[in-house]
Amino acid sequence: MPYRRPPAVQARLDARRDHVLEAAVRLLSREGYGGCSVAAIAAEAGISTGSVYQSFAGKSELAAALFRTLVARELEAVAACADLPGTAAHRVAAAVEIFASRALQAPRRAFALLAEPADPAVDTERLVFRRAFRDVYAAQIAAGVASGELPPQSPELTAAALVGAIAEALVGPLADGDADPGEVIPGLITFTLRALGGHDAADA
Amino acid sequence: MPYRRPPAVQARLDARRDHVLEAAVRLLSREGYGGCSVAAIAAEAGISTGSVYQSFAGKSELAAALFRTLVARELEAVAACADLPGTAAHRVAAAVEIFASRALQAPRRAFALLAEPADPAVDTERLVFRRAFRDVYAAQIAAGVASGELPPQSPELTAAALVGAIAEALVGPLADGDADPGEVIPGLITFTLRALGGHDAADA
DNA sequence: GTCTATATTAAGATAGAC
DNA sequence: GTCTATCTTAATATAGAC
Repeated sequence: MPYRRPPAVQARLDARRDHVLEAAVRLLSREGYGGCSVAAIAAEAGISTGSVYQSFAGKSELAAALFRTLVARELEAVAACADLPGTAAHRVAAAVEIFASRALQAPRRAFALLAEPADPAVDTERLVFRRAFRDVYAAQIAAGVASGELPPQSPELTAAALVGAIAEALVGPLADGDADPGEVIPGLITFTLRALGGHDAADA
Repeated sequence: MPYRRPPAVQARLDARRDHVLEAAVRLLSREGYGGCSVAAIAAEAGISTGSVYQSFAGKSELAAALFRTLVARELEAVAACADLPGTAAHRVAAAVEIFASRALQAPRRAFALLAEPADPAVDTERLVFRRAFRDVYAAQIAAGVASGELPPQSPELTAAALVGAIAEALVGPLADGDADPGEVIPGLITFTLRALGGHDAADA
């Protein structure tokens, strides 16, 4: 039987880890990954650099955990659209709108997560999560194809293409900072509906 | 008047630089960016590590130059589709096909350039070149919109979305290595034509 | 358990011999 | 002009004091 820490001890460890992660989130939101050295995160958390290593094996693990923490929330928000009423196309469009509007509300952070040059460990997480987003979209698309609402297509391919399209369409406005985001979301939704091949694209 | 090296000297420097870059291309095609340490590139080129610094300011510059060298060719191939006859949608579809087929012919290298975790300097070049691809597509789309062939839309947004879609749709098959690429290109072209909003998507 | 101050270390970069 | 061997350095990671 494996050793387990007493619950109170484990809770302390978790709390400290969360504390560090929250500091990292603040730093990422302000300065992107460029500002997320171990020393800077420790300072933001109000602890010493050495203490960071009580919770994380190293800088790469911290950067990856930070990414997973934030992007898992986005994935959850997008996945929740699976339960909405309406057609598959509308559910996908709703997911796109949710994703894009959340990104535009925290542009610096969204750019950091989507595209900022960063530790290769972050790139690796990007690949993992993009695949997870793809799977969420693919399930909806597969349902639409099965019901005859959408034309025959590979759900995985269309879903992957959509994930890339959404990300890249946001990168420009997010990076520029000043681009009027008002037109981005409607444009993205129209793009999405057309790409799915439903016949209601013009209605969006 | 600025100093200029004698032509013969400059030619030698250029030749050595090209020699190093060609070695890096071979290494990248075999092992991706993971295999492209300065020492490994020097060994592949048959020179010492020190000599690499006669041609490149450092590892990041070399990695970035390697990226630019290879991706500039792809950009050129895609841009050449602007001169094809036919509708804007068909020109865009041709560009997508060219890009995807070239990637699938050198999958390891294409994955390295598109998505492999790498030096942040490479990520920076990715952002630059994705914008350049976007501009090439945007010009075609703008022409299609102006002629009435395509419905009103932001050419930059659609073009950026397409660039992301193409890249992400290829990442999966390229990373898996074994996925049947036979269905990828037709699927991508259908996706593209639908997303543009022309009325000939089903004809592709 | 947390801090300070130090050590590591793995590439990358360079200097000097040939 | 090129190589070998050395050195730097910028963090990261750790050890030991409190």
